[in-house]
Amino acid sequence: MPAQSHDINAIRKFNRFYTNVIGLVNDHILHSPYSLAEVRVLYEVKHTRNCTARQIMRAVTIDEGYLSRILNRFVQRGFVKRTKSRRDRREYFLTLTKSGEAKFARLNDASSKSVQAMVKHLSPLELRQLLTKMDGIQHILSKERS
Amino acid sequence: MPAQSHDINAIRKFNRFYTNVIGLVNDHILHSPYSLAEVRVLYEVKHTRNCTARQIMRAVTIDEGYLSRILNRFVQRGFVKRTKSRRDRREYFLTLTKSGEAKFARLNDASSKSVQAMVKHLSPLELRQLLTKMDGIQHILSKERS
DNA sequence: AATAAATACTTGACAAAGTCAAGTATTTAT
DNA sequence: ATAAATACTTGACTTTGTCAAGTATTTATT
Repeated sequence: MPAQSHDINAIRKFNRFYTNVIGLVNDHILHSPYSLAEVRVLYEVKHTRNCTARQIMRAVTIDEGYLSRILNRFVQRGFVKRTKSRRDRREYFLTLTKSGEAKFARLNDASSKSVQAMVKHLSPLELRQLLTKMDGIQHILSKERS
Repeated sequence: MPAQSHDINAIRKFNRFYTNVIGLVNDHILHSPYSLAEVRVLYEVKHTRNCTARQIMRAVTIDEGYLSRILNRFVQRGFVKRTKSRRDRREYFLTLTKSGEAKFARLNDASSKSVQAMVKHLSPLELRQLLTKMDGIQHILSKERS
């Protein structure tokens, strides 16, 4: 169903708008000692069961070698622990150490604060509407492959 | 009005989701010989009246020196023309040359195609709903400073 | 079982992207 | 007239990201 160019333009306008929103929200990370990629990796390690480098690559689009080095740094700094898989000894399971958890928690709080700031002026109704619309967009765009 | 943490989490989830959407849509640019920053600069030169480097910096968050070099490259490749302002001889007005316009048009078409692909499977109703929700989000988040 | 192909990850060499601070020219404020 | 601010440039640098080759191990093929 080919959308009219004016619809496409509206979507592109939203994309530009939301790119800026995300930029503002991510600003605290840019001013932190970690890159966006690093934070996303930490997030995946935290939230993925039996996390391996492969799994992270599936979730985040990132170069294999680059990821390897990011993980090395995290291991060196003591945030992430690698344990060789028994089933397949090419791969490692990745977990957060205690201090990795703490580091993640701090980054996470900062991110939440940042999002909090973005909606703090909204009325309860507006907030509810915002959430509904976000949910709707995810719903519509998720069944992309039909 | 402090939002509940579960609302904040829902927004963050949407942010992650839409970061990926934007990533997919921008993929063609990543595989083009231009960087995202360069394309945004070209966009600003195209759409800003009496465009100067300063104006671009206002629209796009970008380092002054980096921008200067991007503009230099565009001038060298003949996409952008600098004309010294009479009113203030420190600044230059930036315009697209004929070939800059052509280059921009091609990048622009590719971006549209990319967005087109993202919604091509949607029914007319879904598309209409998507646009309404996008518009609503912009509306809600735009009156941020109240 | 032996060989080939595929997979998970690492490493070296490099290129691109982005940052920082100092410098030039010009304009505006004191 | 002098100082401060503004617009832009440049050099030196760091970070970020990419590419391709390499190692170890597992899976598929004959």
